Amino acid sequence: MSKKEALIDATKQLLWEKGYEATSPRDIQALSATGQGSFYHHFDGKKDLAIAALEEISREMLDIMRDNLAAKGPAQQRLESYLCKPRESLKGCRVGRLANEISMQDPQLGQPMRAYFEELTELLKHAIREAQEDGSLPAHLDAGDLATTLLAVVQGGFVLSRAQDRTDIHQSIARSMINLLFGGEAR
Amino acid sequence: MSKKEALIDATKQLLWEKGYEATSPRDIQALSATGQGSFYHHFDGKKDLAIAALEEISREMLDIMRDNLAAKGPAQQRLESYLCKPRESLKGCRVGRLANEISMQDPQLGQPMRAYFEELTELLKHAIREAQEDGSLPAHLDAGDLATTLLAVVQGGFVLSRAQDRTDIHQSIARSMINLLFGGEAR
DNA sequence: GTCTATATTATGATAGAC
DNA sequence: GTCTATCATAATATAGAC
Repeated sequence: MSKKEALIDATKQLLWEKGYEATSPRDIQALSATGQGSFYHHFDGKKDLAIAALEEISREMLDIMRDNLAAKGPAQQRLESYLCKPRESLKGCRVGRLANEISMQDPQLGQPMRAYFEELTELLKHAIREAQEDGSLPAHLDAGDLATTLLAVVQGGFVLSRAQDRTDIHQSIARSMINLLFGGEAR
Repeated sequence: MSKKEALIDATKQLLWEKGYEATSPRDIQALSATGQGSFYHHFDGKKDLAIAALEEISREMLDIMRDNLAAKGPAQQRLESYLCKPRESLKGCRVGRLANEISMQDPQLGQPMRAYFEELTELLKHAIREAQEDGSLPAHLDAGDLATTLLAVVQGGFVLSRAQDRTDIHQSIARSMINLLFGGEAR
């Protein structure tokens, strides 16, 4: 692995663990066994490297999500599996975790994050429409609103997991949402 | 206003605007027109001051939430008003915004945050139970799970608002959840 | 209680050798 | 491309005068 890749990998890891502000160039160099030279040879600085790392993170996550949400099989099942997907709740979402530090502050850094959530919204919206077409979801629900809501409920799950130091939050949420969407008893 | 109060007020503001990591003692001193002396006379350091500020923030927010969620009137209306409450979406939740920086890293700092979300969950749970008793919500829904879900959807709304730089997220979510909970057409 | 001056360490980046 | 040495600035905290 080249030093450049090592730098990006270390940054991906540290952005997840500590966030953007709390990650210093020195942290990254230490974790990647790299000197100052490599850092500033390959990247303009911390922000530039963070952008490269965030773009890779976003791509990796979207690949996983596409595999699930745009797969074959019943749309209801894909949506349920999105809600029930195993998550490292206490570590936070690799992308959403950075929303408060990054997005507004710097448009360049924010771009990969906006792109990630936009595409994920579209994936969810399509699955929701399919579920509405095959009758597993009521047709009167607005697919865009619901896609945003599913995204939000998972992102909020990460926030609450960390805020309360609990590992059962995403499970509660998944149960609740599946119940509301696909009916529990009286539906 | 005493210098001590001025320091806490400035910290409350900066924690909201910039978060914990990005707020320095000097920022706080500048905003509160205060010298080093007052800062370290009244508080042990940045963390100590942040705890005091976060406790006040939590208290203020809970007072507002109690006024709404434990008020008189139909439970359904109170729950809908929780979802539709005007929010400064782009600024983030004053408490939840700090979940990724603070909670796990330091148990002392995390305590006011845990307390906030625990009490808010209880308030929501009670309102949900009332709604189930008066028949406006189905009885088979788990009140605890649903309370967590309502909290999550709002917290996630803040995350998405900032991540995508959009102001319409909370509205989408509120429409969607009210539809799911209290029925749109075919219920 | 409040101020200014100072100390210490970390941050983010540059310079120049190899 | 990679390394070590160095730098300017900011973060966090202390000391001591008033």
